[in-house]
Amino acid sequence: MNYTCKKLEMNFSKRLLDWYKIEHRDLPWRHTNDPYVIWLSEIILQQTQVKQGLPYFKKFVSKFPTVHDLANASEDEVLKLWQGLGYYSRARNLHHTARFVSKTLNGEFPNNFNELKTLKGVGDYTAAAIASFAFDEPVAVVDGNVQRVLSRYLGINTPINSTEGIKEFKTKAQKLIDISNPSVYNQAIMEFGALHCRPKSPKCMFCVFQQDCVAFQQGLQEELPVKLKKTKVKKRYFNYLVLTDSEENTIVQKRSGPGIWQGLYEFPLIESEKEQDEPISSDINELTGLPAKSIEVVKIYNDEPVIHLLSHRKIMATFIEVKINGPLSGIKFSKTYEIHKIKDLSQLAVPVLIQNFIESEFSMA
DNA sequence: AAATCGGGGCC
DNA sequence: GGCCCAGATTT
Repeated sequence: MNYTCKKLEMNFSKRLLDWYKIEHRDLPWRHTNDPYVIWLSEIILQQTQVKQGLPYFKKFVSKFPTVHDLANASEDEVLKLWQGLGYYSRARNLHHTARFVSKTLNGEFPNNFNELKTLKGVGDYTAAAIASFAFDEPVAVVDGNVQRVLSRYLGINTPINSTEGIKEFKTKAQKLIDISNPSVYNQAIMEFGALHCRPKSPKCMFCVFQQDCVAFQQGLQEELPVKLKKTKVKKRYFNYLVLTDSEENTIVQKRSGPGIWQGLYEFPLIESEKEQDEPISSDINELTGLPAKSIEVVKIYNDEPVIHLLSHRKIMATFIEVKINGPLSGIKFSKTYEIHKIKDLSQLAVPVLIQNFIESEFSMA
């Protein structure tokens, strides 16, 4: 390493930390060294903006103050509290890891990057975050913010989501980290990416890095970082059967993997290749195991399909009311359905698509 | 290397 | 409509 390079690094860190001291947000997970709380915050914040994750963080810390509290909860409880945040494998892994740390490690989190990475749901980024924030290990975090800052500052146009780019940005990030204060440095570079060197209209006019930033000097800040296109969104058609009986019961099923919403509940589902006007009663019969005689009325709640957008799916959903003669309780179903009071559906963890339906149809006084 | 996995916010 | 977000895991 030559002298010029070293001087530049120190310059980078000093300017970054000076900016951070003035501009940083006051966020609750920055007031602790507890690896449990830091781990919890980092899982919640994966692919999630601070504004969206903050209320979930508060709920979880309040309900599960220690890793043992989280470990002693059921997976259904954890999923219910996670409901609406998305990427539900995070919640399942969170619960799994809590039990592992609580029972196998006696509540002691691993205290270094390599061992942290062995935990389920903890990858390179999260291991670096916990290791630096909780244990002052000088390992650089590399998230979307860091990649954006470095691609602009250093003028790197390697796609950030390519194999080569992922490796390159890790190397550059590790070279720039301030090993005398890895915790604050890591917080600072992410905060700088989130607030100042933001994706759209970065605040280059007031930037402490104007002199050194390759992107700014060449007017490329809007072109960087480069990212490979994502895969096309596919359509899926979900037809939900909302059974109602004489006792205000209905039946639901827990989704099992692989696929979306694993572990969450939904109504009996008929998925079709295309839009389907009306499911045939034989479908209903087959799905529920109920004799055709006991099905009284079939009606569609929504005229037009409800469109539910995911990052990689476009779901067109219809909800079909199926009135059953007599009580559902006591009927033996062909699949593993659970009977619940309609008013108790709010106790279950469900996808936002289902939650919206329940609220619009069943929550009226 | 590419696909999967959510939902909200912003333009 | 497209892109982004304190990414990890599976195929």
